[in-house]
Amino acid sequence: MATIIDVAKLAGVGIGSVSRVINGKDSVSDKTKLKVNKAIKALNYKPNQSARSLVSKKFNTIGIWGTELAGTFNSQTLRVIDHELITHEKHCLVTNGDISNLENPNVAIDSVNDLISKGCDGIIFWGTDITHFDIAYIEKYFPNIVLLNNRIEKFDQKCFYFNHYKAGYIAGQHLVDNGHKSIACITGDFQTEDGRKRHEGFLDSMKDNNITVPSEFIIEGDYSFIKGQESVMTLLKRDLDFTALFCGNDQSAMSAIATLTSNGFNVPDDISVFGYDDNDIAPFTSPPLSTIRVPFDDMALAAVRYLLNTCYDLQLSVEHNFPVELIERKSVRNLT
Amino acid sequence: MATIIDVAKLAGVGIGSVSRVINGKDSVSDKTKLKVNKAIKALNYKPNQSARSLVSKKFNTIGIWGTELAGTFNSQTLRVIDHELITHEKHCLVTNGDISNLENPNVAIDSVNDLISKGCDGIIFWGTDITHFDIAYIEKYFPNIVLLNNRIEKFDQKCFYFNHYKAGYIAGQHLVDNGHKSIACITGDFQTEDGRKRHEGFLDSMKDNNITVPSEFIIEGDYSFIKGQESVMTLLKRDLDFTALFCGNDQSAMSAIATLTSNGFNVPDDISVFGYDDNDIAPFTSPPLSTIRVPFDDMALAAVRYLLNTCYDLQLSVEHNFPVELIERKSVRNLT
DNA sequence: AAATTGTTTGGAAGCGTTTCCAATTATATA
DNA sequence: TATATAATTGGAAACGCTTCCAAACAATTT
Repeated sequence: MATIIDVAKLAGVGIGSVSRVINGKDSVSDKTKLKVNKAIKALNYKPNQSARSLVSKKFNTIGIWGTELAGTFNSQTLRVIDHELITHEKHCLVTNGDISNLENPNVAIDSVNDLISKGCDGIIFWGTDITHFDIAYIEKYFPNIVLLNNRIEKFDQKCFYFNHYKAGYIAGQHLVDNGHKSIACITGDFQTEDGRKRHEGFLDSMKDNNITVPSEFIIEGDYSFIKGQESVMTLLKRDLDFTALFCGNDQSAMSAIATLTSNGFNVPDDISVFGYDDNDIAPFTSPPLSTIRVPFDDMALAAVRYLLNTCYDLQLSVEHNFPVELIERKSVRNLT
Repeated sequence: MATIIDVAKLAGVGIGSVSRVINGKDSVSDKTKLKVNKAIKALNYKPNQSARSLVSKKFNTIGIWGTELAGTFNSQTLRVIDHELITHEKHCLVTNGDISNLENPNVAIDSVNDLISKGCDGIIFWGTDITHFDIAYIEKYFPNIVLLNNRIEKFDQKCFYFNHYKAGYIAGQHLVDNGHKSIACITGDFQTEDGRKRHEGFLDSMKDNNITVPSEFIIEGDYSFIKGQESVMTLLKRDLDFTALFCGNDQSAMSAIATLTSNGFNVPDDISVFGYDDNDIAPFTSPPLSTIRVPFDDMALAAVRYLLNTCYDLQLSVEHNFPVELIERKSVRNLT
């Protein structure tokens, strides 16, 4: 691999000049610029990033720490992030915040430290699996962070999240508006804040409509296909009378539909199903799924841009407000 | 940030000794080891990776170059890769090989070079979007590569792929075995080799059973949900008589089922549907989808391990053989 | 033509490591 | 105890870059 010295020699200039043309700052005469660029091409020279980072303290890399990577439907979002980074000539260092190692209470912090010492200028924390406590701890010595799909009041500016409470409320209201009074739930994961929030919102919409939801109508889910299936079976065994089913995400809604169908229920004629997320599969369930659109990609884009701004002194526009949108398709029957 | 010099001073030893205990090679007395480790803890010292890489020429990082990241169902695979890397204390640098920029014929090479100069010890090429020509070119100056879900005969050892031809054949045979004689297709993307291969295999199974598939029964798909939907509509408009539909992947199979259903056809009573991939959604379509299992995760694991072995002189066991497996669920009706 | 100002240049110093070698210390052998 | 051998140690040199400063050169003013 050619070094800056080789380039300088071939171009017949000093290494300082080569560095200057590479970085495009400070003044260089056109003549030198030409000579240097020619030499760079001739030698197929690529600056060594380690050497660069060593002196500049910049890594041109953004880390992504996320248990959400685990989900099935998030690679599109990763793509959005990566694309924005590439646009600004940055790289993308990914780590699965796998915090399942119960023996080490510091797994989260340790893996973040790993990411930092590997060298990134900022980190996107994706999802709610990291504790507020850990975030606060990390932020002290590494302030260039951003939270995606998570909210910590203290760092509100750095958080890019969705109003899950409101969305849950709207979902519930929609079912009521369509004449449903007896509604079952396969919730999101109550371990996660957004799982709790959307359920709270839903419950409050019921309350405001004077509808009580007995606890046996509610099953705590975990966003997975399989849990959606199991939950429907449980619900069915309980022999409850419900006309609608609100699911914590589209995956569980999808498997709920499949399970309902294979047990002889028609969706939406017998039972309506409402999802959450509006991910890729939603339009293609049978019947197509009515759901809440969560603008993950917009949120991700805003989060990266915010981070890019703080890490590299850019002025990209950053959205902080992500509207709740209800998508009506065919899985909810109008009872009125 | 504390440096190795600070540690050496605090511990009252030379920097060489500190380096030796960090890296755990060469002999160090227990006494020194103790002193150094104490100082490291006291200062919360983390070695600077840039400095390390600069001299050692090792980055402890594996790059992933892949357009397949674009897909909806691949983050699970990414997780597998990342997990294996973390296990061996390596990092994971991701880039979306976005080769859609038609103005620059070298986008692929350029983005790979980016990855290399950023600093990775090896690269996983994920998917078939990179040309054989480009791979051969890159391999010359950067031999630590591995191809996932792609095959180039010249580098067979470095390729971790699936026998799509055989799988296509088996899928076709399965439909025939169930009494189907009139079979339509929504193929994979013929731009990709595996799209072509699985279709070839399918066609050959038809030939071997003396079944002709008229060209109007075949629609070239692109693996997307939406294309599956459109293709079924086209097929339906052509008013063809087919009892089974072979789809290039589970996504298109899923939307095919949904479209068929919403157009009044029962799956599988009226029309059978067969998928390809056996991804997460397959068990939860309505009805559950019969399909070919492609062991993406096993392949990915083998690929990383092979790379780990070559980059870091490890001896991890590496599978090179990935069996074709047919998964029977409920979407194919037995006509016999 | 001389003096002043501004532009461009080369290269030394330093970033934080690893690696090597010579020097020191400890251990074993005679 | 003296000597040979082995284990351990400190620190200089090198990795490839950016940044800085003093020097060289060019342009402008007097």
